[in-house]
Amino acid sequence: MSNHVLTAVAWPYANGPRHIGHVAGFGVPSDVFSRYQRMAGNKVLMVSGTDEHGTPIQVQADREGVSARELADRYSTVIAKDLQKLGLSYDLFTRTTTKNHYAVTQQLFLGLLDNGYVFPRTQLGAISPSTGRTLPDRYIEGTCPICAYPSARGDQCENCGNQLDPADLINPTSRINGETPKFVETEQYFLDLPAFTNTLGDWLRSRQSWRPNVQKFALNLLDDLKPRAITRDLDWGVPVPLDGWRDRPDKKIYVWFDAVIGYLSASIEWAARTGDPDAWRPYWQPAPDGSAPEAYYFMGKDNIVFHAEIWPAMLFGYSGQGDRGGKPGEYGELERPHEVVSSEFLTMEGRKFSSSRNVVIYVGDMLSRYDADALRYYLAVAGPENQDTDFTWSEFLRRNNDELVASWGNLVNRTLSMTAKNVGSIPAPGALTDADHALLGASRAAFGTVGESLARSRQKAAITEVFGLLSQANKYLSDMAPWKLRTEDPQRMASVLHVALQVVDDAKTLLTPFLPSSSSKVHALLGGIGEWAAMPDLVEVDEQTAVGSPSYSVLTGDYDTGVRWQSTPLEVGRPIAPPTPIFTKLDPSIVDEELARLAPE
RNA sequence: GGCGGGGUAGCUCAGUCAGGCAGAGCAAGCGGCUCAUAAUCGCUGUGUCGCCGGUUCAAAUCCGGCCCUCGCUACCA
Repeated sequence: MSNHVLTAVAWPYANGPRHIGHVAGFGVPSDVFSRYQRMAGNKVLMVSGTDEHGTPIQVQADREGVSARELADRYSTVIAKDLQKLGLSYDLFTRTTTKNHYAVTQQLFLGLLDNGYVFPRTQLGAISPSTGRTLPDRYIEGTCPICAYPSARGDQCENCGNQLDPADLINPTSRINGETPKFVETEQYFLDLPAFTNTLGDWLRSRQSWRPNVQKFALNLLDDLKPRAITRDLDWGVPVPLDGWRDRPDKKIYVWFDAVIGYLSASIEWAARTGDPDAWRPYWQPAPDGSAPEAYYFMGKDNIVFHAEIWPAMLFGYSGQGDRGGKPGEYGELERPHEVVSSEFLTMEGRKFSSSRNVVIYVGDMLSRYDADALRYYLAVAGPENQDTDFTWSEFLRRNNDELVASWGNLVNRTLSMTAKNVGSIPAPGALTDADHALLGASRAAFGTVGESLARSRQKAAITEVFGLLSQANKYLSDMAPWKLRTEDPQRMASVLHVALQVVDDAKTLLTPFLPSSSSKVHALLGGIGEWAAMPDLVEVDEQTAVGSPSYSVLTGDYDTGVRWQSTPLEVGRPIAPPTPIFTKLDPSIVDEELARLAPE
């Protein structure tokens, strides 16, 4: 049985390079999940892209003296290359600045408008007098009217913790350029979230398998839903598709609204590129037989509100299923998230990541010095799956040297070295002992238990279990001591090596979702033919879908190499050459070197 | 203020949903092995399970209260 699984990965914001905290939240977990689902025989569509609109990109572009477009072009490429190096198997990693994305965003806007879930309203907003652009609350600073703290932010005073209205600040100034913001009446469109309180409540309460913190958080928000603006006074964004608004340089769709629509627009773009424009539908709509696709959304915890609350509300509204009813828009009814998999946060040597304070390690920098699988292993085994966790270089060193290299790399190396030296090919086993059966049985059983953990997004438990199997295999080799059998009982040595090689091969399969590159290396060392774990390609696509840009780069690939989540019996007689190490052992001096790159405390 | 996460061995953390002799890895010590990137295997644990109280034959786990800590608090992407 083959199900359709949509892996919807949070869209990295293109105002700079991404750090390892970002990929710990959305990147590695979504890729581990997708690779496992493909191996389990499901049809997977994994989509994302760079999120490129909004004030922060405009502000950063102004600071660098370039256009928003140029800034977005630059960082979109940087981010895509980083994610490629990390081996994330996106079926399509695109951008929000494509003609297709604009069209899909506008279609969602109009569908919600037709069903009565979007309406105009005049509000008091802060505007930069010199540019006429919206000045978001957090870019406004002034004296707190409650506690007189002089550097209160427009949305909240960090001294007394009270939530503020920027219009109440004493002596408000723009943090961008120091000017005094102007508070003006301005008309915006709003999403009528309160009209979804009932629909969302019924839906959220019926979710069975969500992580409890996500479900609880989303349910708590229901008590106080307010209409939320979906347009802004800004010239950088998706045009509002209404007469009188379409061409206005000072009104655009608000970035959060278009960003979440990216999951749908990227699916549609992917389908168009496959040559079957309707290929996205099985991932978003029930099949004729009624079986529904499952959509899994991966993100950091700061994004729960958008994925568990607002995006589902938009999908309900577009499908005509809020308090006001309505009918589905031209795309038809769209499926809501099946699972919202939210990660906690990674900290850096005990501190919050901060690009401006140089408490950061960028993905690109990390991967220029260390293997992708070393980082993937660390994030899988010690990442913020259930709680905030701290990245330290000494822990990275230890995990790499004592676990990845010592347990797994060494098991591969010792087994293959002995085989190459003493046999030269995969030996035929003789009669198997209880110990042989016990290890082979544990290895086969792992496909069930590890697979179950992966299906439930319990990735730390999954990889820990595989390493438990590796430990059993190392113990088996010590107990059997095949090196002693070489002269006294060569047939028994052959059996032991055969069993060990089979377990190495199984472990390679079990580790493929986590460590695709090194599993491919092990596959080759064992004499395997063909591609094992496919990697993403960065390809230039032509301009017909891009806005204002001759061409752009996307990540894509064909990942179904036919590899399945199961133990495959080794082919006796296949030649085995002396192995080369699959991982690099790191020198302890890297800890001090890396710490020296960080800002001092 | 509101909401949520966390507080378990020297360190990093499982275990808490479905109560049943407190666990893993690392570090430290001793021993074995020498195939392997000095890798590996075995043995060694006197832990107020944050604090106080309650329920129970039995509480790290359930209930009430408190302390510490981190995060979120939605016109931030």
